[in-house]
Amino acid sequence: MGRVSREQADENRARILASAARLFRAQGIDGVSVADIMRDCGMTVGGFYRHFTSKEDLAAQAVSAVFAQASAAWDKAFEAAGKRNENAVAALVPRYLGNRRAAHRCPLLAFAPHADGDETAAAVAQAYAAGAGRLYEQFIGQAPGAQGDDTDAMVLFAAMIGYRVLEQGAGRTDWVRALEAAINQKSAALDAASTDA
Amino acid sequence: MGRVSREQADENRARILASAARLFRAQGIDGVSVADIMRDCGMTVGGFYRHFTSKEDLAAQAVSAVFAQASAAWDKAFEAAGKRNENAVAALVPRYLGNRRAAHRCPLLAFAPHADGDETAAAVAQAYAAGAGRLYEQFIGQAPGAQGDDTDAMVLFAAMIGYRVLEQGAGRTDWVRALEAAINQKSAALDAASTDA
DNA sequence: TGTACATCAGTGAACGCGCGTTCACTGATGTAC
DNA sequence: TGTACATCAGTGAACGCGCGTTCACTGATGTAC
Repeated sequence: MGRVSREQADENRARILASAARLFRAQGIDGVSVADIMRDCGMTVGGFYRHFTSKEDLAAQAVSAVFAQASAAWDKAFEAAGKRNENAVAALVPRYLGNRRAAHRCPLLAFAPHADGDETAAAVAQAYAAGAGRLYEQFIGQAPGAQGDDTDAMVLFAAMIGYRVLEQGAGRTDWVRALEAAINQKSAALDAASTDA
Repeated sequence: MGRVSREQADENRARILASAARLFRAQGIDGVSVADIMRDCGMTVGGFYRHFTSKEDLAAQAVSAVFAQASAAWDKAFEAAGKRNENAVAALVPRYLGNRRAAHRCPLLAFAPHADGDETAAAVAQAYAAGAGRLYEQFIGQAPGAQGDDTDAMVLFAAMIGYRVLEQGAGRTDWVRALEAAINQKSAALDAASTDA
């Protein structure tokens, strides 16, 4: 193959990161091997370590990238809701609950197992904490907040995530569907409360 | 070593299952090897397959066992709350949110990653779905249910689980603590609503 | 601008490791007479 | 009840596999003069 231009190398690095972000998001960090990622880029494993010091190094960067994507998507959804004079939170919740494509899996779910403390994945854990905090602030920042009380929105935020865990593990059975409806109903009620004020 | 009495063999099988349930709960199914479990029982790997056809077989039974433990613990907590004239749900929620011991990790969290559909772990997925449904019914069965509306309790159920995912991934930072307080507050409000009726 | 040489991105095979699983073996248990 | 033999729970080593990582090698790129 021979050496490749610096420009090309930088582009290849970006492609590896993009492939990793996509595959990790859909299948989890432990569900994708370094060889899988390189194959996805049309390359072979050997070159990987010219760009990243380890799989964990790549994982930490990929986690940050996916959180950034999710944050951007939320901002876009909030903005669109604003233009339609809808409450931002009430618009996001049903969208979030109904999103079942693995490629768009929420990073809060996809990376939670790997960010669990006892392993040595300190960089991944840090990226997770930062990304999760960012999403939380975005969400609460859009809450109607009648007299500074965001309790309803906070509970909804946690409920959204819990719902997806249950749906992922138990499938879309009757009670899971009922749960989805209940959370959607609460988010709509939040909207009503804010327009009352 | 030589052969062991049928009684002893049955007891050994139970010990393997108990060790697996304990270790899987704390560290996840993928975080514990068959050798780990057998070592935990003071035995060697070879004998494992006299009792279980595969690790997945054991995992499915262990998942059921842990869900059964959790269900029993919830029932006990509900009963105790009843004796103190407390609302059952309002009593359980703070306990659930505050429980940070890995050995008592909620099976809804511990096994959700492994129950994810696309793998071949059909038996584990089935055990998860059954156990999760049971916990849900128990929880909602204790809801105050003003005029048959369990929406608040349903949202709280999902929020509890979402909270633990976030705490596990992001650690107990400021906003995570605030989230815990918000969910506890809502569960107390549920109590108040029920005593009003 | 042209030439000689060092650099280093990517290749493809190999290494070491831990895993789930298998297997020949042992000898106490259970059974048939 | 006692004896002969088949059964099979548990041992400990081995197997095959996929993984993360390393390494000698190639040859186009970048650099020094």
